[in-house]
Parts: sequence; structure tokens; C-alpha cells
Amino acid sequence: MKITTWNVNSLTARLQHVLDWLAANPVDVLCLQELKLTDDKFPLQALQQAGYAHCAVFGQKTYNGVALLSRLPLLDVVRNITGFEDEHSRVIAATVDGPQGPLRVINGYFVNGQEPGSEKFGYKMRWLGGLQAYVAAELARHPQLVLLGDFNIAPEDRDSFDPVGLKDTIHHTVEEREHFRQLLALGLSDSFRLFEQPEKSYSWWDYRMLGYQKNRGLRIDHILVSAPLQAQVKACSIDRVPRKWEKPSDHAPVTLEI
DNA sequence: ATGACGCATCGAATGCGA
Repeated sequence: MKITTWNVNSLTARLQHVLDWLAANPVDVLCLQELKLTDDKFPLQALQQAGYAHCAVFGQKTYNGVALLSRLPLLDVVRNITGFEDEHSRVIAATVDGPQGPLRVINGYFVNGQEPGSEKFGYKMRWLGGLQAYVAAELARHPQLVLLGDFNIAPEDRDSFDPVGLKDTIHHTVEEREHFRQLLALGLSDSFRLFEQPEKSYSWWDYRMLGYQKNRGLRIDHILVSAPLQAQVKACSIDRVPRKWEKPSDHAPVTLEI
């Protein structure tokens, strides 16, 4: 079974890329972020025709928005973080029938935070606190759980092209990294690091200044798995291919195989 | 220090991303 996370930076602008990528990579569940569209604009028909009969959407005008596209039924769909008031559409969760029973999938578009010390950074910290409590409660109910999405956190120095120059800037602060560590402390592991990976592996590259061509990137898109799931994980990899296409998303898809 | 690129918004310039 394969589950993928991909921040598409507007599903309207990226629909053909998504369809092309799925045709070449027919994963079981595709978790999207930054749809930048309202639910009524979600291209349900095109995705269903592509084999993704089960879609759950949590859209929003202009910004944010997340969705689950699945070949398997999506059960018990929950939008947003239970217990945390949020005006943004950032989280959608559902249960699928995994290889070894029910598998809870929590797909998140984490707050960017803009700049440490800013109001938006404060929102990021509060949001991460709310998420942590929510995931803890979900783990108690769902032993097999995956938390994935655009975390907007580079967990370690090796997840950044310039950890020295970007020290203490957004995605690199000790506060953000501490939140990431606390998510791991709930009993999750970073599936990408369960395997040998190429050095300088990133999942996002700036559109500007030839960021991709120079591999000036960050690894900020993650797939965390619970302990019962960890034993089943076969692979986790970043697919850089669609980042080379014309008018790409600035993020690459990341795929978990169990 | 600033902007660089891309997307969305109704119609141009701005907010936002990371």
C-alpha cells in the first residue's frame, strides 16, 4: 500500500500535474495540501475518473485547503483539529483499510509562521500545541496511524541547504524543532529517516534564484508513522520528477510504502 | 537590506508562501 503527501500550491493550477503523476504513480491514497479552492471547485469528476473514487475535501477560498484522494473507502472523516478553533482549513483525517487493519491518516498543512516573533509565528506555536494534543488522543484510539503533510519545519540541520545561514529563521527555529520532537515523543517516527537516503534530500525548493537547479531546498514535507506501523514500513521516498516539469509546484511528493 | 517566483484576487497591486 502506498500513501503520498503533496503540497500542490493550487489544485486548479496543478490538476494536470496531479493526474499525470497519478497515472505514472497509482498510489492508494494521495494527501494534498494548499488546494487554494473552495469545495465546490474541487475537480471531483476528473479525479474519480482517474481511479480515486473516494475523495474527502476541506477547502477554503484563496488559501490553505486539504484533501484525501483514495482508491479505498474513507471512513470517519474529520476536518480540522478537534479541540482547537481554527479559521483555516488545514487538517483532514480519515481511516482506510490498511494491510493489517484500520489505518488512521491525518493530513495537515501546518502553519508557515512567516517570521519568528511575529503574530503568525505565535499562531504556528498555538496550532502545533493543538495538533499535538489531538494526535495524542488519536493515537490512543488508532494504534496504526500516519501523520503526514507539509509540516513547514526542517527538523534537523541536514534537512536544510543552509543550516548556518538560516539558523533561527522560519522552519529552523528551536521552538519549531521542539514541536517536531514532541510529535515524535508521542510514539511516532520520521519514516524518511528509517532508511538510507541521499544526502541533501529536500522536498521544497524556492521558485526564485534557481532554487531547484542549485538544490537550495528544505525537507519540510514529512510522513510520521506510529510504532505498530513502523514495523510494516517498506520505503519512504521523495519524487523530484514533477519538480522538473513546466510550472511545477514548489513541493515534491513524498511517498510511504507499507 | 531588498528582491528574486508563482498563485489568487475581479481588472492592478497586494497578500502570502517558505
